[in-house]
Amino acid sequence: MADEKSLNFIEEIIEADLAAGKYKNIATRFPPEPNGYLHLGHAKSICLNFGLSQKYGGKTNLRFDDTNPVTEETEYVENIKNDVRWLGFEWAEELYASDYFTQLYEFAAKLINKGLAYVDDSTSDEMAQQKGTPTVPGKNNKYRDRSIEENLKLFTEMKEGKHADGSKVLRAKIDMGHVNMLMRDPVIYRIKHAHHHRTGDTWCVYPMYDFAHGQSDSIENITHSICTLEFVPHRELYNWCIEKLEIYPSKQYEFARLNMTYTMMSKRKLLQLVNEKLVNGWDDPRMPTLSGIRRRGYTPESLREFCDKIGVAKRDNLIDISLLEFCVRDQLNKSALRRMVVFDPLKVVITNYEEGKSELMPSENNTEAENAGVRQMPFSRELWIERDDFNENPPKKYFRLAPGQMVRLKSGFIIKCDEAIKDSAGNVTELRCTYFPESRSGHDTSGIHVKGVIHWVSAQHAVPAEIRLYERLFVTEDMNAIEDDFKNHLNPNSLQVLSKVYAEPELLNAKLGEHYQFLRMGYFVLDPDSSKGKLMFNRTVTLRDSK
RNA sequence: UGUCCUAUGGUGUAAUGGUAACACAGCAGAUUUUGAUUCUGCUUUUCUAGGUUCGAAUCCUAGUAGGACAACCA
Repeated sequence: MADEKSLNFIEEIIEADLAAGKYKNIATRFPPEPNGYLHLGHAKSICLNFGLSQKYGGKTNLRFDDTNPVTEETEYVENIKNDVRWLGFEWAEELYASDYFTQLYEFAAKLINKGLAYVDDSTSDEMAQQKGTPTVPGKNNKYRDRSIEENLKLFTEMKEGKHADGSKVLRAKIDMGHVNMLMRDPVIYRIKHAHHHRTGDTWCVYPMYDFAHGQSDSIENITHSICTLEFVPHRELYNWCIEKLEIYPSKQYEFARLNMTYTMMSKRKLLQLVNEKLVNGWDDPRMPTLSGIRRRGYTPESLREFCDKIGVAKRDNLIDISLLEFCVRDQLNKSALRRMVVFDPLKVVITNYEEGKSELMPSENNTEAENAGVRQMPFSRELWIERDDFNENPPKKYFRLAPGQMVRLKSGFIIKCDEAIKDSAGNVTELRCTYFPESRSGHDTSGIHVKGVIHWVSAQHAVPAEIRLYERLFVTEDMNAIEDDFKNHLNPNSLQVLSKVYAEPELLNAKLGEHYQFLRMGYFVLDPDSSKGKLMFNRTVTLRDSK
């Protein structure tokens, strides 16, 4: 029963809280801003927040942090919900910071009434000027001394649309000399005459993050509000607001966000890739977005396993992308259906096999999974094999086909290469081989032992398909460390399209969402753009290659 | 020349004052009708200097290094 796995620092806090009787149940939230698509970094946060409430009993809300109407859209909301569900989690309540706009407005008025907020007419430049620097304290300005009555009047006018964007803001009155820059009278409300994706034109003043997030947590009685390290300095302000507003004391905890080698996780830059058409949309299989990675063929199980393996801590990290690949291979190895597809075809003619004859060879769908069964592969005199599986001048440890050398056709027969036919340019165009009838797979009485086993497809039964081979989007290991334009680091070979490969006919029945291992080539999924007449497969990940 | 956070193999994460471990990666070898999988073995670790202690990765002090903070973004 005892879980031997050690706890991460947040679990330790929760267990201590629970042991102290501080809470009966915990409540967390996943708070995306609907201004982009979810990526792997969000997956870490989702698994953490939802995982915690599952483990300790409690709930997790999905709350959209939609306080900035100019960047946020409903399209993003729908995709975010879809991604969270795909990852395997269901939220207790679907909520929006905008649900609380009225309450937040009243909170602001309460602060004014307590003499803890004021309307400032300064321009943003002036405010920046007055704010000082991390080593130089800021200065009070004349607006700071406005009376409560005047502040109330002006704030009401702001709400009523009597003032232009940028002409006034509401600021918390804290301490312009505070060591924490965020405590130097932070802006808590600004004027934006903008259409909001949910509240429409009801509001023209919108709360800032620091005056919405903690309050939303509090309204929802969130016990553990978990965010990333860059919010550490915000915690002081988070607590200040809760204290002065005298509302439910949610607590904020910070963990280090996920960074991965050869991957860029910035939403802003991902948006740029999409807008500048450097990728084919948010769900391009090269993107680290959940929708991209899903289209690539990654499974939610493997992502959850990955998030579990990377752990949760407070130090900056750079996770090797090979760990992600390991997780998906590990899962797909157990579940993916095996199929044979020849990418770079070379014709093989079996000279001692009867012309016009064909027979069905059973082949296992997956030896790693019980009851996966077999499918039938037609075998005939003319086959396609991988051009790479023949070598005219084989090196020492080459186990495949070479003049005079034998190889096993997986689930078929052992063949021997008698002759390589070449065109006038000297390119090998065809192999003449003989087969050993008594070497039939599963009934081999030939006594011949070969080390090499290759995949193949019967030429007359082969089905054409398109294959998309993906590699990492960037060539630079640590994309956070670069100083120049990130576009200089794009991998020019991140997508390679093989427009005509030969697939075994069983693949005519390929279904969306079903995962395949193309023997010796990697894991693949059908692309949603596929049609009956045109099969298209995306490579999820290669097989491990120790050749 | 401020405040805060962090520091354990190549990369991550454990060890909660008592033998530094696990995973990935890498390197060997065995098995294999996928050069996959599986199995076995190996390489490589506590930032530095003091202090507390019988005993320190762990506690204290100082230093060093990395990161965060000066948006009407979140």
